[in-house]
Amino acid sequence: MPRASSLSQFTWLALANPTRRSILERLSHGEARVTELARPYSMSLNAVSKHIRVLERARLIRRRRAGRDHFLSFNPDPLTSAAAWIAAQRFLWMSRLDALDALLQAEDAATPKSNKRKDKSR
Amino acid sequence: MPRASSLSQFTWLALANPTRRSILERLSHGEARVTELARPYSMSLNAVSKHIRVLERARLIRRRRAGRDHFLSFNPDPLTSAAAWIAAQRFLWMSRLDALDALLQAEDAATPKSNKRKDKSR
DNA sequence: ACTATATTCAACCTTAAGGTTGAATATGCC
DNA sequence: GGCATATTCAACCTTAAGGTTGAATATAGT
Repeated sequence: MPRASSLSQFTWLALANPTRRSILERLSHGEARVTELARPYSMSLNAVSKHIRVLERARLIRRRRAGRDHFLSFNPDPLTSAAAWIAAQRFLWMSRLDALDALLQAEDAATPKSNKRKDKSR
Repeated sequence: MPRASSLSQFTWLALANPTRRSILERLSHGEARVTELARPYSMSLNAVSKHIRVLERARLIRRRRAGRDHFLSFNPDPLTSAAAWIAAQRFLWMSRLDALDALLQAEDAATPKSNKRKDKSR
């Protein structure tokens, strides 16, 4: 039973929710307090506080306490592995297509002359 | 109430599950039938069938019917917008850091002269 | 000390996610 | 036709996700 990219599990989970992605978008412009973050949404402050905890667990945001205010800031590091995963899958798919292409080209090259040598140019 | 990247909603949801990511990894090497896909996992065939439907809804995989066999193939297109979102957030964060850096540098340049004029360059 | 503000904690509710099992459907093979 | 194989459909169960409300905690301001 294979397990995929186990460490960044929390990252994908955190990114699955539109509100949380929206929060990250906000924070990518600079840090903000919890109340500030919550203001644009129609949900309760507590709900946003929960979203923040999920993002924190995924280490996508960091918290700096200054008195009663908690300042949240964006940490893009975990996004790196997510982006890498995506890039890898796209690469694998493309290279598989290229291999197929090369195979077909080789067969095309082999048939016209009825000359059955292998294609050495690639 | 802002809504983030609403169209690719299904993409993020589909990617949130490790089994589904694992299925995508398998399919990035080439197409496979449902039973083949399900074999490595300890869960039931039906469970995998459900995961496949989720991936299909996100248009991350395509289905080609050949008799009783259904061949699934990877479609990397939706990954593009996900990757773009990640890239955008990282870019915004970096450029914000750069702006901050420039600001500090400007202040450094202003102070040594003990010249207390207001910073008009912002 | 008192009151207002910022944030979390705890208990609860509703719904959807992920899984199971058993039956239905469609195709392939003899 | 009859039987095996490939896949989905439908009904159900369990748990976690996302939300609410009300109280607790901590700090700020006067």
